[in-house]
Formats: sequence, structure tokens, C-alpha cells
Amino acid sequence: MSSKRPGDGAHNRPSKRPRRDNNTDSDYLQVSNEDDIIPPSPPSDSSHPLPRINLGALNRKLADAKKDSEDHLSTLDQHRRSQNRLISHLFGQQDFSALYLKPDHASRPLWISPDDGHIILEKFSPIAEQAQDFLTAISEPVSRPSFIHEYKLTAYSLYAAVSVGLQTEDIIEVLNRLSKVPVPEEIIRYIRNCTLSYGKVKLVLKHNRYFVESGHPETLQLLLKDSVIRDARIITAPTDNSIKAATFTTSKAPTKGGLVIPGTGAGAGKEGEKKGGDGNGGNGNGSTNGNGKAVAGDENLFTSVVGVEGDEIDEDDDNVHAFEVNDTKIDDVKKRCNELDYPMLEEYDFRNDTINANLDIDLKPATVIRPYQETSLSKMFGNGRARSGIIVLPCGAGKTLVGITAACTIKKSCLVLCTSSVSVMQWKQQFMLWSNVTDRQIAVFTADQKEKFAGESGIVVSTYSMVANTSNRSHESKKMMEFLTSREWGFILLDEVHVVPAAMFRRVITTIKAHSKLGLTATLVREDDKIADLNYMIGPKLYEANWMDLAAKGHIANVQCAEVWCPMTPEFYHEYLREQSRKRMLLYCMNPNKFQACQFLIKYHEDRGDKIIVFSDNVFALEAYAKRLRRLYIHGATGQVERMRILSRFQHDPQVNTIFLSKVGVRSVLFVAVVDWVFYCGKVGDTSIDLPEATCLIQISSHFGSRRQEAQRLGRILRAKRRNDEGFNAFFYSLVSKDTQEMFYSTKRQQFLIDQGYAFKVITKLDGLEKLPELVYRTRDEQIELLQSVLIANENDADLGSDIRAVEGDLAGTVTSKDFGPVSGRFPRTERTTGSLGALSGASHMAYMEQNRSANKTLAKTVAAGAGAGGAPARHKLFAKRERDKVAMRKEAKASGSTG
DNA sequence: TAGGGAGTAA
DNA sequence: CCGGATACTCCCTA
Repeated sequence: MSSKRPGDGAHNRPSKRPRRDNNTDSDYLQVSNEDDIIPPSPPSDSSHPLPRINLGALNRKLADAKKDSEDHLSTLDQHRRSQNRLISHLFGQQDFSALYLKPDHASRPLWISPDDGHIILEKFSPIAEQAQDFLTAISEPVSRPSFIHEYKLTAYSLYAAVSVGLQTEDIIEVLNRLSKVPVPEEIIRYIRNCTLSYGKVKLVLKHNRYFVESGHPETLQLLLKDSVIRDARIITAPTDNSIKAATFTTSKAPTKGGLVIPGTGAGAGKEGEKKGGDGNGGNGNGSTNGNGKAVAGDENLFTSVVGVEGDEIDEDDDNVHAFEVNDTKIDDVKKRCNELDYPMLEEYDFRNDTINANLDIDLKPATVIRPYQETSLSKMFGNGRARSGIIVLPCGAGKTLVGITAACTIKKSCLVLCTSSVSVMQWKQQFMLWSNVTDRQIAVFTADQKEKFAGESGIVVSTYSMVANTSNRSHESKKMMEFLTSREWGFILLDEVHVVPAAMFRRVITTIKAHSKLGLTATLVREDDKIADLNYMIGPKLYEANWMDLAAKGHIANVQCAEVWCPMTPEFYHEYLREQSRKRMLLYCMNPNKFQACQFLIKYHEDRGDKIIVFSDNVFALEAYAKRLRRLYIHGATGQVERMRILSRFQHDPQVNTIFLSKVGVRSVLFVAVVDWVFYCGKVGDTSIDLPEATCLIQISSHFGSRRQEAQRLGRILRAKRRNDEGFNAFFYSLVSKDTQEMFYSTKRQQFLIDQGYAFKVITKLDGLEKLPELVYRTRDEQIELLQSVLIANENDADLGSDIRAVEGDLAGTVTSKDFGPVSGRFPRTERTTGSLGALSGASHMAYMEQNRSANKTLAKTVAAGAGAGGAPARHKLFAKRERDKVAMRKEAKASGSTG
């Protein structure tokens, strides 16, 4: 592995670093000298002077048992491997007693698990922040709560690290310096293995044909041993007699040169870039390049960012070799290469591309991009070419401008894809706003508008569904698609890139031939496991902003998260237990206690002067709540005009401080969601609206589809920020009906926020709720009335047969373990404690499950008995009409919305 | 301009 | 252990 660094052949010693900047750093820096040489594996002799780590009596016993055996490490390996299925097993019964602590371990913030690459960071360490910068560059964050962060080294993360310019030896060196234990041999080997092959293979586009290119012919040979890749290869007749040419095409390797990203300004821009680079690259760059990094502009950028790939190719051979692959099989080839640990770099040497016409656009002179935007772009253009990859930014933080700047840097034809037609218009508008692009150069391709740009090059903005759609094309669209697919694009910009792995959308990557790809997203999270596919489909994650840091620096709100547990009223619970899952949902949404809690919280926060958004997945509940609490509401069926009116009242009318929104209502109304929140004022159509500065968000129900991190979206919503307002807090309440399935869904949802570092409080009692004037559903009669309306609303012929099934199987309505989903390491059943605040101290760690299982069974029995005796309220059998009414109601809502 | 079909989210 | 469920959007056609 080459460790060659321009201008510095040997490893830099930490002595080159500033020594006594401050007290906290100096400890760490002083001790680090010896560790630059990776220490040998500790002897298995128990008399070794270094302290051992003991994680309790059990582990000690385990260690003792193994001590005699020479090969106890491999036994240990097995033991650990068996625990690998658990995500956060490091906190479990893992035995680390075989590891040796460095004498100065206390001043070092990391633990490294030997065989799975998990890294634990002590967030309370004085140098935690630097360590965190480094870790985010080389590993994937798993969980980042207050005191302990968990990261994981993966092939992808190392790929990304190399892509942004970190080098193998630096990674190992810095890791070792930060770690309490010597970096385990396995990990060193892993890092070497992973990074060794990176950057050796490239995917390039020439004359609308794809080539796999490498400076190493043997690497190509190796890849061709794989059947998938072999099958995708297109063999062209050799035109040359030389040995290499008989196998591959050969050409001169591209050269590098200086590049200036527009919008950075002459001197000031570079300054910002350096700062940004240091902040993000953190220790990684700091340790090797030290403060020397602050010396020069472009060259410096190269030394810090040009990775192994550039060096290796230059060293080995001035020529590059390539074979052509079938463009329909690109996806497979990319995937396969990734699996073979030869991920293909996709870099576009746009400045030397003479085949594709240039696009004469630039940022407007007045446009200045922010430091973090610049940092993210420096990751993309670090070596003077455009590397494909993904930039994760809170979208309101100016994702769009990052994309536009990238387009203005590449200056080639550009295709922008968005999820909705509204954002299509937005992108166009933003392009016009920030850059000097003319109306003739930018075209829109949606269902309404099908334009082409004039001239040889230009920008097209479209939606994924427009480009991905295969069937049902109109004539116009077909022609337009031909236009899009027949040409070579310099740059494809993928907005909301997390949608790309979806079965249909992913096809756009292969149907559109683009030299470079940039994905933008606010959250790289998906319900399914397809998010990793982006690594080979688009490229590595080039940059990601950390939520907690942004919050700490005041860019986004500091959010107080709380879960409010509302007990079910006896009547509702009774009914809940006998109903089937779909109806259950409505029952726990409509729980009168939840109603009251909601009312209380609205009152409380309105009195504080907050603007509140209440949020429900369930349209029925949404309407019911909004009507009962006399607030305005918006959901999918609400007409555009009505939406605008409600939103603007919410914004400007001091009388309207609370609105109810359905989830998608939130998204579509506020465009790319409330993500963009306060950062800018958007436009829908021609109606300009200011986005509301909601400071409080109450969620009544978000059950649906809440398989896993449903909170992803919530998380985005929470990133509200009020400008120029330090210490601004936002509030997020999740209302949960106790002892129902909702408890389980809620737990899962929270996990995402917890991993982002948010702490969740559990509230079981809202003080003063009873004293609330005009408290809704205070009497039992009112509650029963509500229950009845719920039941009527719920009746539907579709569910007629389900009751019968329930009798022969489980007890109807029993809360079974199934309802709580698979018991995995991530969501152990003992995770949730019981509902009293005292219990949260940990003294009475009674599992929720255990406690309620028996209780519920008993209840279920009584329900069954009661039903048999005819004690339960009679339910209506068939309400087919109901469905039609609903539809009619929606129509009405729409009609009234659009008419005025 | 409504409604059908296809698609996504999670 | 597997599949199901809803709300919504986009595009195209009568």
C-alpha cells in the first residue's frame, strides 16, 4: 500500500503538531509518540504489566477459563462473532478482558472492538470533538446519545474516507492514537484490505459507452474472472497488435490541474475552504498535515484530498486500460465490483472533456456560499475532477445552492431530478436566482411542461417519475425521453437522493448517461435496507453534517423530546382488546385521554407564545381532533387554495397558533417538507408564503408503516431554527396510548432520534390537566359517545370475516409478543420501563411486556365472556355506504377548498 | 377537470 | 415467519 504523500515521504510525527494549545489537548498529544508504531499483540501471559479491562465477574470468569489456552484469541473471536448479530452488543456480555489498556488510556477517548469494527467514543473526553470529526470521516455513526457514541467501520465508510482524501496509514495512525487499546491487528488488516483496492478501478463514459478503466491491467483481469462482470463486457475487435491492446483499450492517464469552485471568492473563499476542511477532516488531516494545511490553496487541497487512487495510478503506469461494459448491466457491474471490494470510482475530468459541449453558466457575482457548503463541495472537486457521491445536508441549509454551485463548476449539460413537480419549479427558480443561467438554457420536463433547451448544452429539471416511467407515456414524453437518453450528460443532480434506490427510480441511473452524479439529501435513511445501494449506484457519502453539532452551533433548534403516556379509558381499552389491528389503531388514536393531553399541551404552548403543529397520520383522527379542539387542519384532500390560506393565517394571524396537519400534508404544503422550515421562504405556484416558525410539534399518531425509524421524517421536521435567536428550543411531543401496540411503534420511532443524540423524556402525568377549563371528554358519557362515533366510523364490510378468525387463533385483541415485533438486540423487550416516574430511576426495571401480558390476557378473557353474554355494545355489521360517504366528503372538501 | 393506474413512504 | 396496511403524488387519458 502506498503511503506516499506529496512533500512528505515519512510519517509525520505528532511532534509537528502544536503542543500546548490548551491543557486538555496536551495530555493526549504528549502520550501519543510511542503509539505511532503499532504495538505488537500483547502476550497472552497474564503477568503482563498493562492493566486489564474487566467488565465484571462473569467476564473475568470467562477470561480465566480461556487464559490457559494458547489460542484463546480465536475462541474469543468465535464468542464475539456469535454476538455480532446484536447491533449494540458491545454493551452486552462481550468479553474484552483480553485487550490491553495503554497506560495512559484515561486520556484517550476510543474503544475499538477487535473483530467487527465497532468503535465506542467517550463523548465526555476533552478531545471528543476532534475524535468525532475523525470518526465521522472514516466510519458510520450507529448511535450518538449524550455520553457514549457508537461508530462502525465498514467497507463503505472506509471507501468514503479514502474518497475524500484520507490515506490508509493516516487512518490507522490516528485511530491508534485515539484508542485506549492498541488498534487490533484484525482491524488494521481490515482497513488495509478495504482501502488497498479503492480507487484502482474507474467507471468512465466515452462517446455514450461505459468503460471500466484501471491503471492496473491485472486488476481488470481479476474483475473479469467474475462471471457477472464478464457477462456485462462488450468485446470489441482489437485494433492493435500489442499484448495489452489485445485485451484492453489503452490510453493516456488524465492530468490534474488547478480548479476554482465558483462562489468561493478569490482569497476569502480559500480561507473558508481550509477552515471547513479542518473542521470536518478534523484529526485525520490535523495529525498528518497539521496546521501546515493552512498554508496554500489549491495545492494544499490536493495534498489533503487526493487519495490513494491518484498516486497509485501515476506511480504505476501513465497509461490506463479499459474494457467496455454493456450499459444495461452497469448497475450489476457496479454492485459486483463493490462486493469484490473494488468499488468503482466515478470521476469526471470535465475540464478535459472536449467531446461534450460546455455550458456557459456561472454563479452570479453576488452569490457567496457558506463555509459548510464549500466544505462539501471541496470533497467533491478535491482533485480537480468531479467525483460522484452524496452530500447530506439539512436541506434548508442550502442543499440547492450546493447543487447549483456544482453545476456551475462542471459547466456541462446537467439533469436535475426531483421528487415532486413543485420542487422542479423550485430548482429552476433557484437556478435563475443564484446563477446567470438564461431561460433558454434551462428547461422543465414534467407532465405539464415539456421543454427542451436551446443550443448544444443546457439544464433540464424533471421528476423521477417522469424519467423512470416506462409504461403509459404520452407522445410528447416519449420524444422527450429520447432526447434525454440519447445524449451524454456531464452532470446529474439527484435531489432527495434517498428515494433513488426505489425499484422504479433506480432505473434513472442507468437510463441516463451521466459522467458525474451528485446526490443530495437531508437524511440518508430508508425503511428498507436499500440505502447501502447508493454506495455503488451513486457513490460514497462525501459529506454529512452532524445534527448535534449544528444544534450546538445554533444552526438548528435544540429540541426537547418527550413521550406522553396516556392511559386508555376503560371503555376504549375494552373495545381495543376485541378489535382487529386496523380498528385498534383508530381506538388508540382517539383515546379520550390523548385528546385531553393534546388539548393541554396546545393550551400550555399557546400560552407560552409558541406556534404549534399537531400532526397525525390518520386522517380520521386528524379531522376529529381538529374539529373538537376547534383548530384549522390540512390534509391531502385539502385544496391548494385552502392550504395556502390556512398556512398564511398560521403564519400571520395571532389568533391562529395551532394547525393540524397530516403527514403528507406537511410535505407537500411546505414543499420539500418542513425540512426547509425557517431557512427560506418558498413559493407554491405564484403564491408566496413565509414558512411558519413552529416551535412545538405534537404528534398524535404516526402508526402507519411505522416499521422502523419513522422518526426520520419527524427528525427533519424538528430541525426548526429561528434565526438570530440563541438558545432557542423546540419541543416535540409524541402522544402514546398506554398498553397498546402504539407503545411498540413509538419505541422504534424514537430510536432514530436517540441515535441522533436526542434524549427522550417520558411523561406520565401532565400537571394541571384536570384543572384545564373546557377539558374535552371529561365525563364518561362524552367518552362513550366518542367511542361510538369511532366504532361507527370504523365499521366496514371488509373486516367481517376477521372476528371469526380471531376466535380460533389467539384470543381476540390479546397483546402478544407478535404485536411487539421481533425481539432483536436493538429493541430488547426490557427496554421500556413502567409508567411511573419513579420507576424510571431504574430501581424497578419491570419489563412492560411482562407486566401487561398477563393483565391483558385476563382482560381479554373477561371481554370474551362479556361478549358471549351479550354485555358488549352491539356493533353494526355492514356499512358499505360509509366508504362512499367518505369519498363524497373528500370531494366536498376539495371542492370547497378550490372554490374559495 | 376527474378518475384511473402506478408508484412511494415507512 | 411472512405479508399486509394507508395516504398521497404523479402522469396520462377521456
